[in-house]
This record gives sequence, C-alpha cells and structure tokens, in this order.
Amino acid sequence: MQKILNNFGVIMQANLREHIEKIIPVTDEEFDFISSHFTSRKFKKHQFIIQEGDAVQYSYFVISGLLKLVYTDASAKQHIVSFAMEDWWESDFYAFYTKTKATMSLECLEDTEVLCCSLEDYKKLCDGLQKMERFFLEKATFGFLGSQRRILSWLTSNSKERYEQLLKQYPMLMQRVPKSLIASYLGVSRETLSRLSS
Amino acid sequence: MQKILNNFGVIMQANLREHIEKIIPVTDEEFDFISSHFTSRKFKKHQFIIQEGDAVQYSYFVISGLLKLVYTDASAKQHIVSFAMEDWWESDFYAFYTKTKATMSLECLEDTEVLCCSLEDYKKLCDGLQKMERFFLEKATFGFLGSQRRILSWLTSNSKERYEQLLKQYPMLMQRVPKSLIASYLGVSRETLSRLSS
DNA sequence: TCTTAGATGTGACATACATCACACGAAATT
DNA sequence: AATTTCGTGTGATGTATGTCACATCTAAGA
Repeated sequence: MQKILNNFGVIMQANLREHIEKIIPVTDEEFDFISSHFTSRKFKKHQFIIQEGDAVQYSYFVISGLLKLVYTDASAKQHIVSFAMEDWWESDFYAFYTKTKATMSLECLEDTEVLCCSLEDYKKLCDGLQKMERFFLEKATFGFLGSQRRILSWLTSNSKERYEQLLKQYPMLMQRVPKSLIASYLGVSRETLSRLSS
Repeated sequence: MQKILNNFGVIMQANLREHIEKIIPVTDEEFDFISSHFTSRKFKKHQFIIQEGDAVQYSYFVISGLLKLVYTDASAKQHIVSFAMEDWWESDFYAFYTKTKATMSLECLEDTEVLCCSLEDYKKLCDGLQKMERFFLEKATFGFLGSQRRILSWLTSNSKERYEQLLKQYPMLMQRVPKSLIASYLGVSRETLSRLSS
C-alpha cells in the first residue's frame, strides 16, 4: 500500500477531485488535506478486497475496474447485493461503520484500482472539513434513494421489466459482466434471465 | 400550522430531543435553535400528508401515530414503500430533496402528530450547527443500510421467511396495520400472506 | 339500529419461475 | 495445441404465487 502522491496517484486524485467537485468545489489546499486521508491500492481480477468474516478496514472509492458485493447464504448460494464501477463507493458498509466482521465479500470482476479510506480517516475528514461531511451526507442520501428505488422496482415490476430497467440505467454493465451475475442481482435464476432475453 | 412552542410542543420537543441525543448530545441553547426550524402539525386517520403530484414541502418527524408511504403503479395497484411510526422520519425524500413533484403519497393509518422541516430549514440546520449535519449523516447512513438489508432479505428469503423476519423486527406493527398492507410491503398478495400464516 | 364498507380466510385455476439436465462454443489454463 | 472451465441457451417438470371468486365477520357510518 502506498500514499497517492506518486504518478498514478496524480491521476487518481484528479478522479477523486472531479467526483467531489460534482457536489462541492474545493480549493487546492482543501484537496491536499482530503487526499492525505486516502491510500491507493490495485487488485487483479478475481481478487477479494473484502472476505466474509474479516474485519472491514476501509471504505473504497473505485478509480477504475469493476467490483461485485456478494452475500453468500446458508445453502452457499451467492447473491449480488451490488456492483461498483468507476466513481462509486463500495464496502460492506454495515461492518465498516459498526466495526463488526464482514457478512459480505467484495470481489474484483476486472483489474481494479481503488482509493481506501479507514473509519478514522473518514471521521477525521468529517471533523476537519465540513465540506466533506456535506459531501458524505449527499452520498448517503442518494445511496438511500437509490436503494429505495430498487425496492420499488421489486414491488412494482416483474423480472423482465426489472431487467429492462437495469439495461436502460446501466447499459455498459451488460457488456462487462456475465448474465449469470445480472440474474443474481435481479433475484432470478440465470435460466429465467436467459429466457427473458429471447 | 403552529410553532412547537406551546404545551403540546413541549412534549413534542422532548421527543425530538431524545431522538437526536441518541446520536449527539446537544445543549439547551442548541436545542432551542434546532426546534425553531420545525413546525408542528396534526392529522387524522385517512388524511394525506403528501399526495402524488404535489410539491413536497417538508420532511416529517413522527411524534405519534402511524403512516404509510405508498406508490401507485400504472394499473392503479398500490405498493407500500414503507411504514413510519414514532421517532421515524418520512417523506417522499426524492421529491423533497430535488424539489420535484411527489411520485408517492404519504397517508395516515392512525391519528398522527408530526414535526415538519422544510428543505430550507434542513439546510439552515446543517449550516448553522455541524452537530445536526452529523446527525443527518448518521440517519441517512443507517437509512441506506436498512434499505440494503431489505434488498438482501428479498434476494435471500422466500415470502414466509420475509414475513417472519418482519414479524420479529416489528412485532407491534402487526397489531397496528391490516395484513393486506403487510402483504403489500412484503410484495406478495394478501391471499398468499393469509395462507402463509396458517 | 341498520346498513355498508373493510378485513380475513379459502377454494379453483393459471402462470411465472426455480430446478435439474444436457449441449455447445468461447475463453482461460496447462 | 490440448484440456478444462466458464458462459449461455433450452427442454422437462415441479412449485410458489397471483388472480378470481365467494363466504364470513367486524368495524364504521348513516
């Protein structure tokens, strides 16, 4: 692990800064302060960033690549809780915030670069710069709204409609992940999804 | 509508203060500042607090009573997005935050008392008192985690299991709302729910 | 008090979906 | 290049659940 002040880091920082400034503009000094709370890491396809049962040290900001957040049930069946691609935050957030063991795993579907932020650094960011607390509030709020939207999609739509909604919302996702995982995310079997497409 | 500085208001304030202090302690002065951003309102059973298509002026903190947040689909079928009881926040949050028209309605299942906070007052609270921004961040975070938990419950459990989970999590809810609404919340027909119980 | 509307249970039937099984081509691994 | 694994499609079959229908009981309203 390394601080993000190297050549790659510059690009990563630009990415993070752009992301933050979609919500709140920050000065160079402020952004220096912000980026000092992140470390950079790279993972290969198939690597686990979080494994079920481990402590969850970080919240992750995805610079490039693609992740799946997976819950494995009692009968060893895997369920995709969410995907995370460029500019998304991901973690087992419950375990992260409550300092408990991970109940989900976070695995790379592609080679992936992330910025890592520990809980202490997250708190220091909120305490040290009110703008960041504002930023995280906005992220959490829209994260909540996104989940509510997904629940509503469950309540109101059948499998085919939910598939089409997902296709429309994230067309690129279909090119990047196998359909069996899309099926798992939608909560249907891969066979059913296959039949829906035809 | 009235400021919450009357007799009823004192009780309501106590309720709100207790709720806030579960997360962050506040001084009397701070709480005076906080409560000046809320107004109090009472509604009767069957009254609509938010109607689909209306502007959503407020976010609501429930002092007493019970609400349902409902989405009505194209075929006029109603879906319960959530219930809200004492100490819960509720609104069509998407419409509230984005100042768009309500796509959902919020209706009283019992006589209900709420504290109302407008978007401007919400922002003033966040700007004027960092503790409140922290408070709302925590609320939003755990709101998100709650939704994610509900999605996971959908992905991993069948109707009977989801019903039992709900029963365990909110036993009082069963005494207060008709089973047809529970069914709608769970995403099954009332007939199916009826057969599950037996 | 009488009447109506709401809540709940249950049977009959249709259907969406899961599961198991197998096939086949593409991609990854050796 | 050979072999294995992965991704995908498709048939057969069982099951969970939706929908329609009707009965009963309770609560609310006139």
